[in-house]
Amino acid sequence: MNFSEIEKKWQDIWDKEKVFKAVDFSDKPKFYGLIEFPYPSGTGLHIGHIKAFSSMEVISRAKRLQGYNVLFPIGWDAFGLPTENYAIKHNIPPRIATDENINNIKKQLKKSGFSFDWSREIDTTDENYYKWTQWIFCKLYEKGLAYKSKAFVNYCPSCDVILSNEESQGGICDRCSSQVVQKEKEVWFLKIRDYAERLLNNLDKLDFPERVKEEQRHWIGKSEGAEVDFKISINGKIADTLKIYTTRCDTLFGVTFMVVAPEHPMIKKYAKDIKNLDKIKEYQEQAKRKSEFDRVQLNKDKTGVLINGIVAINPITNEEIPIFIADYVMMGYGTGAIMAVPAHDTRDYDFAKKFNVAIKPVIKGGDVDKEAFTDIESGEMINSGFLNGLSVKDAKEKMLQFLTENKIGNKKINYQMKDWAFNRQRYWGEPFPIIYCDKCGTVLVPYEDLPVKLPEIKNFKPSKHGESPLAEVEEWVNCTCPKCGGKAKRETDTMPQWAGSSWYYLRYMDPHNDKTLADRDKLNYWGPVDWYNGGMEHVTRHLIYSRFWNMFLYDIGVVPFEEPYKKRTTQGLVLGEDGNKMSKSLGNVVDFTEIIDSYGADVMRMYILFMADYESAAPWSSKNINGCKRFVERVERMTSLLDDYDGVHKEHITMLNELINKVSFDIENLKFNTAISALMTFVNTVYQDKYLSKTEFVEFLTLLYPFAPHFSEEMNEIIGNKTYLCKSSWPKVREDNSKKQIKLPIQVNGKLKDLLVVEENISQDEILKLIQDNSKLSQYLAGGIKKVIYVKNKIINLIV
RNA sequence: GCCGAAGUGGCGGAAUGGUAGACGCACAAGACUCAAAAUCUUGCGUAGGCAACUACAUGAGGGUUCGAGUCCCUCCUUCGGUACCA
Repeated sequence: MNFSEIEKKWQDIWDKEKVFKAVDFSDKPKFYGLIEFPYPSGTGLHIGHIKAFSSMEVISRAKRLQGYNVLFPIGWDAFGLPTENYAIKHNIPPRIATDENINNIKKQLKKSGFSFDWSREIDTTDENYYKWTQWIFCKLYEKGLAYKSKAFVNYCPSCDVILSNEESQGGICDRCSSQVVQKEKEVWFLKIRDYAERLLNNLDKLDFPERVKEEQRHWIGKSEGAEVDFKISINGKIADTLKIYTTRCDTLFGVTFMVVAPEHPMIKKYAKDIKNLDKIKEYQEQAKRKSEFDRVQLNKDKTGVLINGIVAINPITNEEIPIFIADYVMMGYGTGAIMAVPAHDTRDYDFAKKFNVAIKPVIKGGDVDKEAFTDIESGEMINSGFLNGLSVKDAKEKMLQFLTENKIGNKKINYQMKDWAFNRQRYWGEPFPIIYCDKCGTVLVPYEDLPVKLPEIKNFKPSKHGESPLAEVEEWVNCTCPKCGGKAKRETDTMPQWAGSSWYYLRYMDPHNDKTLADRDKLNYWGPVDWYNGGMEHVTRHLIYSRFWNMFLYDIGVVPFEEPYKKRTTQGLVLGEDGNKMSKSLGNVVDFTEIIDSYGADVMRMYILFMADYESAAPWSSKNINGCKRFVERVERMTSLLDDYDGVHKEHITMLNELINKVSFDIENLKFNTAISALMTFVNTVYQDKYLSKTEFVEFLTLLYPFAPHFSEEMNEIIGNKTYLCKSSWPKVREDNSKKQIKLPIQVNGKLKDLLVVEENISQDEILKLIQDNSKLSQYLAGGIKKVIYVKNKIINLIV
């Protein structure tokens, strides 16, 4: 069989018959399966994409035969740095590069035989698409969820671009791996923090794997504690209050010093009262130069400077305590100031040891000469006035009550999740629908003027100082204010990579609408996404961002469901043949187009799913793929075993039923590897039996169809069927009256002794009689039976 | 450090607490062939035995159970994620 020929043939037939077209408002039950749409990068897709898309591909193919109206769409996440970097490298305008890359990838996907509904293809860089991305931004701005603020941002000197926290994890630029530094800049933020609690709480309702939920919970990082006001005193006079955040208000009696972040505003405010200002300023400069990465790396060695001239007063004990400035306290979390309890916090302990500050234990149990005692489960309060004798838990409660009653502090919940830094100083992104007018200030572009089109320009390379190249396009930047008609300028930054992908699953439900981002009735029919499969790497960024946007659109009445994705699964990586992550530098990258050329798309798809459990990482093997190739060829030769029997051979009913159940269940549970192995077992058995009816063969082919669709269709045609498999229906199990023989394991004292072939559902007495009559087994009964454990059709265990 | 996942033949990997190693790869033998490839058949955890069989085996050590790869406890290793988060 010529694979490339028949694969092309069936792809054309499916195309012509429009079998993958999702029908709006059909009476059939709907199924919306989603995969993460790819970046149209210059190198095309890699084998990991094929695996990532194959789960929903198989499920969609099966669901269609099972009577569902399936929406399985595809599109392009085309804005952003990868595309732009490619364009710069090859000196092609990003628009043209994007179109070329999309065409290339489209070919790859079609050649692989994916059953996407191409009529719903979307492109985030299409102005009819980003019009609505801008529209959503306008809504966010109107509701006060988008704001511009001066902030320290992660800046990559090499890319000359400001990065989000997620793109600069570990202080390393996501794109070019160079060191990120801190830079102050006016940037756009989205108030995702306002949604933290809902994003967290809704997780309980969602069908996501536990590890995905855990990662999201961790990322949101909720912590419950208290804010406490400490007075600060200058020259013996109370000057101000210094607010701190703590989760350990039970240890207030143990506070022996305070620490503020280097960027803390109190330094500027009381500069004239600080006697060692030079030293402090020097330290601040030092801290600014350090990237966040350095600050983390140097965690073993605490640095800091005592602030001379200002002291704090412990609100509980009224003791005067010193204040330090140190970079182990971050301005971005809590209030940027902490109360330090060296006896019960390892960081404070290290600092106190180095700077010779008093360490005062307030919980019984540890030895503070050696280390901080941080166990909060055991131990009771000491040296703590009215808390003495209480457990940590009770002390926390009582202190919180005391703080509230005396107006010294209050309960406070903090989140580690920061507001979303929502812009880039790059060309290839959605322009902001924002205009700056000297008279009117920041003005939204009116809705009827959307989209704000990205101008075609020659110099799209990033300009210096982290500005967008758009800033140099005067005829675009200069505009009139929509409010007063006066001269005004456009925002020249563009939206980040994650903008377009935060709502694309909505557009698929109504991709060509020019009145609204998607018709509400259609959203109601198709939404939410029933099953979303993607990579672990998108669990904390894309997945949370899009949950946030969906929640917002739900709140303003645009979308009829609060959560976008009912169910989420993830695929494991395809590793290189050497067991390492595929990378160009290791030279272990598998080119799947070569695989298609030598094995065909069907064998490639099947092997990717057969090689391991779908959700775990597994190495590619150029040897093992032959197993799938041989399997397909074995199926092809099965035609010689076909007989003229009409229907299903009685003695094949059980086998076929088991196969139908197994394959159906396994597909639904992402157990593709065992589904394929069951299909192989079936074939092996038929080769033993040496006969098979046509009905049986067609049902087998139908079960094989989701994995090897072209081949199955071809075989079905070869044996004379006129109906295409893509239009047929999933096999159903038949009533099975045969008396089944099973092999029952016989254990004596928990050790397997023999297997007896017995009829299904045999009683315990009958089986004991069989053992009695069995010359080999009866010897074990000589000493009498103490106990019998019989699990019907599973096992019998005799205790003698 | 913390959170999560995992550790099973020569290899990729199967096993709702109930026959450990399904299925596949590799390997070996036989059939077919002048021969090779392909294909078909058979074998294939380790040790002992001609064999029937026996013993031992799922990272290590304990425990629960009639029965543990699976559940519990204590470790070790690997891989992901995350972190001076107060």
